[in-house]
Amino acid sequence: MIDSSLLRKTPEKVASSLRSRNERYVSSLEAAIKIEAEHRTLLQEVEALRSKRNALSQSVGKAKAAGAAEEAQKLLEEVGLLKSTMEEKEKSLAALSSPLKETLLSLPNLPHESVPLGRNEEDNRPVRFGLKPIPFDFKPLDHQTIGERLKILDFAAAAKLSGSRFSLWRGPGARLMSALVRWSLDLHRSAGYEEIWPPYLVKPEILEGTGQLPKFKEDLYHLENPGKENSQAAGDMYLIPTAEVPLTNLVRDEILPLESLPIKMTAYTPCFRQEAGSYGKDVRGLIRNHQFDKVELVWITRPEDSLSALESLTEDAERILKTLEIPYRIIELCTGDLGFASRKTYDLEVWMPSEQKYREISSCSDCGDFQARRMNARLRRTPKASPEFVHTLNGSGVAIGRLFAAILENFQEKDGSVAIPKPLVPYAGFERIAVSNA
RNA sequence: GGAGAGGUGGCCGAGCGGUUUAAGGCGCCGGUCUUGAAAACCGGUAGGGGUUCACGCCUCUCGUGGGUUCGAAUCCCACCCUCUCCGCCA
Repeated sequence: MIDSSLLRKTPEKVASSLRSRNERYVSSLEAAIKIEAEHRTLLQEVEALRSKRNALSQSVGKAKAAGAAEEAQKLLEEVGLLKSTMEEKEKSLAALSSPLKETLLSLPNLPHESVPLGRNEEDNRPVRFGLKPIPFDFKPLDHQTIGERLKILDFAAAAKLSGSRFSLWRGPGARLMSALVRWSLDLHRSAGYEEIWPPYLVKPEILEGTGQLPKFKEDLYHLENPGKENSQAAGDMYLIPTAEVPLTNLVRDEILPLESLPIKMTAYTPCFRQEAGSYGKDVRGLIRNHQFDKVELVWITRPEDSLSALESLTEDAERILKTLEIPYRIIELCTGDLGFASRKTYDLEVWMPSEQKYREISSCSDCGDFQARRMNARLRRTPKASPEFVHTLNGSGVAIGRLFAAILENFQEKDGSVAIPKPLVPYAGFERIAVSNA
């Protein structure tokens, strides 16, 4: 959520910042500014009335205690006159507060000033390259073909169980998956991350905290609580689309002492996404599934530290690819391609030999105080200081299914086998997947 | 899922319709005293929002949301959570 005082103080600045993402946000911004002003005026009127009512009511009590029945009666009549205007004003105030909240929640984060301007992904620019792609002396196959030939990937079985855009691993494939997860977590743990094993179903307000709700509901798997007929019952749950959601929300409603920061957390979770609006895109293989596996990195920092933390977090994600010796590059997203909650993002892209192009495998974002404001996550610098919002960051470290695909493609050999990268061998328990041992 | 008990400030705990816009204690912060510390004593100690150059003032928050009332921590309704026992279960 954007700081609503910015809407009042520097509306032009907010407008131009939002415009750098997309023109269409400007009208929501104008609506927000208008509603906020009306809301504030009304709030002042209501509070003045409440103040008067409270004072009179208190006098009623005092008069009664003093035995001045006549006086009390007079005060009662006086305060009674306030009632109808108050109810009316309070009603209008209440009618404004939910549209105000909705509008504020629907505005994306403001890009950081260092983010390059651009309209869409075509304007993203590489910031650095890791290992360069090594040319093959044969025509490299795609990961789906390799995996199915080795009988370690079984998309037909996944489709039988769950339909399209699901995956199933068998034998050494399944073992390699769990090895990737365990190895990644260990690597991050040695970089100072606390490992977390969180729930995969969360309450609606948790998704509002990180920014998936209310705007991106159609991308989430939603479980309505069937047992509760009463509409007041908040039994609905959502499957997490990323571990960013439970990890970041761990500091929800907390006031953290300064010395507890930065908090660095990592978790493996499956991720669930409806992928609404991506029909026809990446339909084959592991690239875009409804359920996929990911190791996530989350930082909670002091406001002044988040930009350098983003560099650090990105390096932590990068270490996965570097250590496995997989070709990759890092790009910085332009303003027009930034995610909703992010103010600055680096994407890690791995080289996919079969496509002769780079594919996103991690996205590392500094969300500034945007999520903290929604979650009410704060820090206190000194015992007497007032709380301030923390900054939150998240990044994949990395997407495990895509990493699996990248390993198959980059380490495939002419005979159809795949060599397991050295660091993974102790975790996987084998050095190579070939047709014979598959 | 069933039965019972309970949710009050950082923590413990009183309050059960009006000098309580939450007593008392602990903790924490500051001060007096002390060579220093402890003890004792004095004072201060929540968050959000509005307003103000500022001091401050106003308002909301006693699990959450509604309701009754001039006035609700206190009464009514619904829900959530925690604990104990039973059932089921990895």
